[in-house]
Amino acid sequence: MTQEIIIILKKIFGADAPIDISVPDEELFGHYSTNFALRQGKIKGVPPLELAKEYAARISAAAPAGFFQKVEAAAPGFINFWLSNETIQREFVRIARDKKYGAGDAGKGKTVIVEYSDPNIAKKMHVGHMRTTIIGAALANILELSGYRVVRWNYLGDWGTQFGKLIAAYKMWGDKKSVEKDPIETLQRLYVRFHEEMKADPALEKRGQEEFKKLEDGDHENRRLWEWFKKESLDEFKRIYKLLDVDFDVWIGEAFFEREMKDTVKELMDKHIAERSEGAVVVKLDAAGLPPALIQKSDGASLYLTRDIANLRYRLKKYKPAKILYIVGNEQALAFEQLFAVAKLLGWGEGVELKHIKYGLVLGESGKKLSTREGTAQLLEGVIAEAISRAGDVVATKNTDLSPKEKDEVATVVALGALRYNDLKENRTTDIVFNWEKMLDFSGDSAPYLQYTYARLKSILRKSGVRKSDLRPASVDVTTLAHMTELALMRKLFEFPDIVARAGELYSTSTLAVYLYKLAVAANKFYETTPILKDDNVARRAVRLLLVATAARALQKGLGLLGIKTLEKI
RNA sequence: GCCCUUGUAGCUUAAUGGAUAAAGCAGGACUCUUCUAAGGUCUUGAUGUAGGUUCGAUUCCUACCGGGGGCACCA
Repeated sequence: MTQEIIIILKKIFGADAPIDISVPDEELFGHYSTNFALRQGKIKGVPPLELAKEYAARISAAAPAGFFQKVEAAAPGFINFWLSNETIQREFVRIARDKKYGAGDAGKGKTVIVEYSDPNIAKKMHVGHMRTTIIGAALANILELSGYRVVRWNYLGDWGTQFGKLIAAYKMWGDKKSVEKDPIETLQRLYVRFHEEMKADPALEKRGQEEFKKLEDGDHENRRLWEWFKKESLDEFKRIYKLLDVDFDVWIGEAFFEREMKDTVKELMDKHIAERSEGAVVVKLDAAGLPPALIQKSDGASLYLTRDIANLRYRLKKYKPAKILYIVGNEQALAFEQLFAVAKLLGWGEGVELKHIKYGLVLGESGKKLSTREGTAQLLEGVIAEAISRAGDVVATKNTDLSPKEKDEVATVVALGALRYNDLKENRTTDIVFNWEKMLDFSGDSAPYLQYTYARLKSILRKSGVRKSDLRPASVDVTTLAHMTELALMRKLFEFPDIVARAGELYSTSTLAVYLYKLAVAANKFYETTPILKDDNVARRAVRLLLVATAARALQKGLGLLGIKTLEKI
């Protein structure tokens, strides 16, 4: 709808006129509004309010007959638009019919690689991993609906010194049986023990580095252990991803680029981008205002950044992406600045948008960073289990009509939805302090509220006995559109495609989540104020049923983008 | 010290440089013979400090104060 208004205005003020349309919170300021006159007034040196009045009159005269109900100028120089009932009806019919409702074409013909989740092999996933996984999955969905070809990439932490330490620890204290019994738990315990003992015996650190160097040099024993640890870990991760309903197109981790390490370093040396320093190889980034980036250790072993450089080359060549998004915590901001600076020195990926989508950390209840080593991190599996258990308690008191099996399903869907929404509705960059009460709040601005709204709408449709195919837009009759809440809900539905587009542009899940909440509020107000099944005006009842169906569809689609499921009954 | 990030109501958070700063929770008062009360209605209450840019600043810039994270052989 904003596009239609922009087209009308450009016809009047010229194709190049810089016109933005916003949707005011209050209907007092119009259904739509523009600050065009405010800006033009400044350029032309004319009082903006006078200009706004003149423009409003011109728009009223030139707009298609009956499109606007009224166009008004308002201080200090806004032009506010109210749509006519006919226009609202026409647009509502269009949306109700639109099979691609919500879709955009911003990414048409473009590929975007979204890297997210990135767990470390042999370590339990904790609540910190939930942010990257959930945010990444949602952004990938949003960009896909915006027309992009999306490559979902899980860049596993399956290489590096940590594996040297793990192998060293296993050789000293490990045994096959306990690893097979509970792989990650056992491996992680070995890793933690290694760090504990390292405090007393600093020589252990060197031992770990040596084992990694051996691994990197192709030692058979170490290679075998590494492959085994990786397989066991992946099996466990996939179980959690299934629970979270998250999937990936590419599972290539750091180890994949292991063979390219030497060539990568050589290329950087040959091009005089990298140099030797204290026995190691570094890239000096003074020109970019960054500290030097280490790409090879003095023992010749590679580093995280080296693998990321090789990975970038691989991605650019194989996918020719328009963008690569790295959904990684804010704590790694420097590493990405360095990676992008090195890419620039190499002249790679010109015109490709490389973006670190940073997010705030999940802090412990103490307000400090979580640590696997220190054992302060809440494990992801435990959090999910607890959430489902608490949701189960609530379901038992709320809805007694459900069968035990349905109750379990509701508890799972509600719990996972609450965890997701709690994260996605907020600004990405803010740190989150882990808090059970907040995370599992099932009332107010929460996923269960949205899911509940959806279930109520679907319940009406079920009870109406009307089949989906009977909900024909042709039955809409403008003269019946009397109720404020009804019109407000229709206009709210108009925003959905614009919101999806903006969420994609800003990489902002909260833009979408906040919209969905407002949509649900509008739907609930409509529900409370407007009888539908009891309405004996047949035409009006048909319109309202179609509105219920369309609102439900928008909620389901929007929540689906965020990875939140809906149920017919809750 | 430098870099990233953050500071809005008692608490947790919204707000492409716009109009009267928007919600949830908690507190108080109502509301189930209309379709699911996980709902709806009413109500108390806020932009860290000091400057600057602007017709207009929660938003941009500078300084300061406070929180979190990072800064060469970890990822």
